[in-house]
Amino acid sequence: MKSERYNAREAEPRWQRVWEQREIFKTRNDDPRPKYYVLEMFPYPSGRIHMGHVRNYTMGDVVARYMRAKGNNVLHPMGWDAFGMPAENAAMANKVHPKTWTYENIAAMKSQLKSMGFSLDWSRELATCDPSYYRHQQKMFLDFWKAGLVEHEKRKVNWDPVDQTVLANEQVIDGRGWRSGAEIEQRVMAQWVFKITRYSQELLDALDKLDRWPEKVRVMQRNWIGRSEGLKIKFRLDPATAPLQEKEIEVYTTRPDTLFGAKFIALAPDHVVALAASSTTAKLAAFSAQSMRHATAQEIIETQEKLGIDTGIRAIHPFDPSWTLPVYITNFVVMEYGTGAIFGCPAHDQRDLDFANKYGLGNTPVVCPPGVGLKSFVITDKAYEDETGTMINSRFLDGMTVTQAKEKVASRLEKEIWGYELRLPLGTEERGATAEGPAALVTPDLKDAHGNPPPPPFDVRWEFDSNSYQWRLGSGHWIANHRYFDRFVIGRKEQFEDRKMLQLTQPVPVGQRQIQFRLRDWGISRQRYWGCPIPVIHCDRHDAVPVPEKDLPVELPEDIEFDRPGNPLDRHPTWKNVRCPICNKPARRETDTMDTFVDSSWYFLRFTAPEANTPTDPKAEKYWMPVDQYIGGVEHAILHLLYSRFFTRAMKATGHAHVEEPFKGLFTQGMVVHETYEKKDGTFATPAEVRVEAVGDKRRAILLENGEQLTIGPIEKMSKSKRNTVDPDDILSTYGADTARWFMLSDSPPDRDVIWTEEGVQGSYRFVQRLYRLANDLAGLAAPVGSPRPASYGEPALAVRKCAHAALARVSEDIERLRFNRGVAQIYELANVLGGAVVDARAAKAVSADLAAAFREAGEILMRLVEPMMPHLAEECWAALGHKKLVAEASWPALERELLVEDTITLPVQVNGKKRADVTVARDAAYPEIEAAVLALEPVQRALDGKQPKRIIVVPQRIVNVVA
RNA sequence: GCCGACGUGGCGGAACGGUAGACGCAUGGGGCUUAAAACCCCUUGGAGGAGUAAUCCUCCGUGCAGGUUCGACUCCUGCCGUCGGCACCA
Repeated sequence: MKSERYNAREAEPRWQRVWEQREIFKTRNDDPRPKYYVLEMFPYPSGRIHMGHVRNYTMGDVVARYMRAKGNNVLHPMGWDAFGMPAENAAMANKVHPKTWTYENIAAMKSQLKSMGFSLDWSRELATCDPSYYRHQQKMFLDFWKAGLVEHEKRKVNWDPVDQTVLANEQVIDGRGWRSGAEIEQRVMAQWVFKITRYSQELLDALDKLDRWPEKVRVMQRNWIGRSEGLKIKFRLDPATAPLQEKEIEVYTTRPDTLFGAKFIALAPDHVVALAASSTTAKLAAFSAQSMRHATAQEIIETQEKLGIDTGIRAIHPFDPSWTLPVYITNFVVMEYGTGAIFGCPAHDQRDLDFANKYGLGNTPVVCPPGVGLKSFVITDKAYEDETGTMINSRFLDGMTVTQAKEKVASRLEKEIWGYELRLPLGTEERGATAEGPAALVTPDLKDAHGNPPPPPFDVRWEFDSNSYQWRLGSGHWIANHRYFDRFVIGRKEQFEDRKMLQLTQPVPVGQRQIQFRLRDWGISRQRYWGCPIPVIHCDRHDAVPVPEKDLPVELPEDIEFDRPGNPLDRHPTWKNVRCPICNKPARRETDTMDTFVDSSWYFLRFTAPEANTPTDPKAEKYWMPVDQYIGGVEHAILHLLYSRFFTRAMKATGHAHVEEPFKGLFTQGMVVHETYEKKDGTFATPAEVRVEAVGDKRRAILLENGEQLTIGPIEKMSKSKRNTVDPDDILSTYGADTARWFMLSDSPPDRDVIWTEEGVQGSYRFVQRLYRLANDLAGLAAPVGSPRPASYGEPALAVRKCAHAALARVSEDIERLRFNRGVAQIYELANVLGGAVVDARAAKAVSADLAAAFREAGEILMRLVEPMMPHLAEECWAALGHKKLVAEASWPALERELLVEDTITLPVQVNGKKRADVTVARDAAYPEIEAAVLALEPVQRALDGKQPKRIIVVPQRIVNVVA
């Protein structure tokens, strides 16, 4: 019997070498077994792994090893999300080339990951910064472009002044850059965008089918896509008050039922009509300018003050030509949502009420909750939203429910025809992007002698100025472009010079039902060096031209300087000078690179065939996709996961994938948190510099170097600023990988935060040692490997087997449901029972053949259960039990379910719902038998206190309840 | 403001509507040891009670107030609190 301690530092690398030599984690694409694809979110190569990685990859590894043991062909790859800002920051700070820095980091982290013993197929390793990866991304960009899923447009963008780059809306958090934390400015720039909004509805609908995703993530995505159903309503403007050529304002509302409660029209500062009005009035211009500057600025959102200015324009109510509403330019309506204009109904919207109160615009309630008088009506009343409210003060809507009124207003306004929609004739688009072209409106004053609108077609002049990105109206006025660049002035053909013409096609109703999404298209242009080059050449004659496929990849130049902020690619002396692929005249290469979220939107597809010379290999992709279990942090619930869902759809549309949804199962794990240690001077000490000791029931933290007593602060996410990080390398060298893995899986449910404590780690380490001793003890008592099964088992042997199989059943289920903390508890129980059995057997001084066989079986089950979680220790113990083969290659034990069924069962007995006793009966005992046994129990008699039981409820296999 | 999750011992947490507190950590006590570490055993929700003792009994306990049920940590309604997400979204 061996009694030395398990030496993880020696054993772990030894087993890792064995696994590597035998290539047991290498996965083939032509394996006949069922496939299982488990993936953890790949890391950014920052230089060192952190505890979050350890937790994430441990969970994935448990699943991978379990699934392998269950007979699946498991794909469990690893790669590097290797483009991004930190490499450039390092380049600027340390004069290292981003490539050098990145690949050095990858090498360091790879060796760290290997020392954790993860069962990864390293032969499929990929790095997104490698041309062999990003060339395929460039190819797909071109394919998407061909398919109309990419556009180049001038856009109002979020500009990060520190990183000197554009950010997507998703990357702006509370008005600040997600990485730099700098306050974001609004700029207009040419941007490459992915048309994710094409899939708004589909991305939303498909969420319902993702039943193995956390509800939380689905809700977050639903909100982000932000679908709302409403009505677009056109308000005519009183010509006496409106600027020249502005005839109408279109608003978007989800509450058309409140139309008779309208008191004003509110415009975004950059709305066309607001701009037209501002162009003539200095006061308005000043207000608009100021509001626009603050469009997303922090202080406005925080102060919430609703400001506005009366334009003097009056809008005519769609149901009453004699009723006019004042038109305000405001700071609380944004151009980016709806039509950039709303009608304000103060009685039923808090914002509108604030605004109306401030400017004295009045207030008429139009929805009345049931049984409540008009006077006591408040806007927060729930009846306002649902069927229980009744319309009042609303003419023909009076008495209807809210729902009925919405429908009534929509159907009436839909029938009211006001003009004609105009469509661009095909082929006249300025940049050839869309087939439909923009729509426009005929002004209502174009009528014939009988008051009817004249028949189509009408011709209208329009003109696009690509420098200012504005539209010139036929009248000579300019309007700024925004999403509503479909407004044009209508005139007679002969009034215009020979210019492109618009054609009148369809009558336009006053009201139009509209489904509105909050989701924006995904701007991917970044003014950075360390990213995937966008494969485009700008030619003066041919505009943006795709780089011919034979010229892919467009590789990043390596001779690059980082002495100034901004885009180094743009400053490179030669790289951007190329010839136009069409006319061969000098042209400019696109110097923007792609958002790194593009890189991570398809790496899981590339893993299925990382050597393919097309982005994906159809056969491999079809075999492996979708990912069966994806595991990562909840911080990617929106960005990465939504982009990936879009990208996979776009890849399907362009023939690179056959699935729409990339991730069948998703699991979001919690963070690793640690308490903080604050010094007297307000700085923090890291856990490695601190000794924590228990004094009675209190704990106190001492700084090792000088004995200073520290304040134990709140438990927070491990971060550099709070210095509460624990380096995985330290844990590894002190305790070993298995201890770290085990601790990560114990205690906390995997979706919640886990508190890293020294005591907890030591507890895990003790268990590692205990298991090792137990295995050696069992090895001394158990029958040899492969010995025959005894004909029958005696009582102690049976008890051992029952316990082992019970643990097997529970741990299997817990791993499948990713409830690792429960699985851990089950393994503890099994180890405890086996430990007790070993002690008993020693005391008895003799081990019968059947017990020896049971020990063998239970020991093997125990180690097989431990292997996914602590693979090195399991191998060591497996070998100690006498095995020559690897436990990692052993299949999952077969469960003998009949062992879990008892002949007699012990039922708890309740009297009036309170537990009073236990009763042991035969498993299939009849009710009367059980009832008699229960009533005979002394504690039951006592609890009944002479009363007759009214009823006895027997729940089979569960419980007995006596009701008195 | 809107949406969502959560609330159980000293702590992390268990508990298909069926014995609340599995398992771990931490306490306290004991054993082994010259001693320490390691290891092993026992103890621990609260209050009260019976017994020489092993042990046993009673009551109260899952954020608060109700409800459904033979029976509620679990389901329903309304509050309170904590955390997370979104946010002038019309």
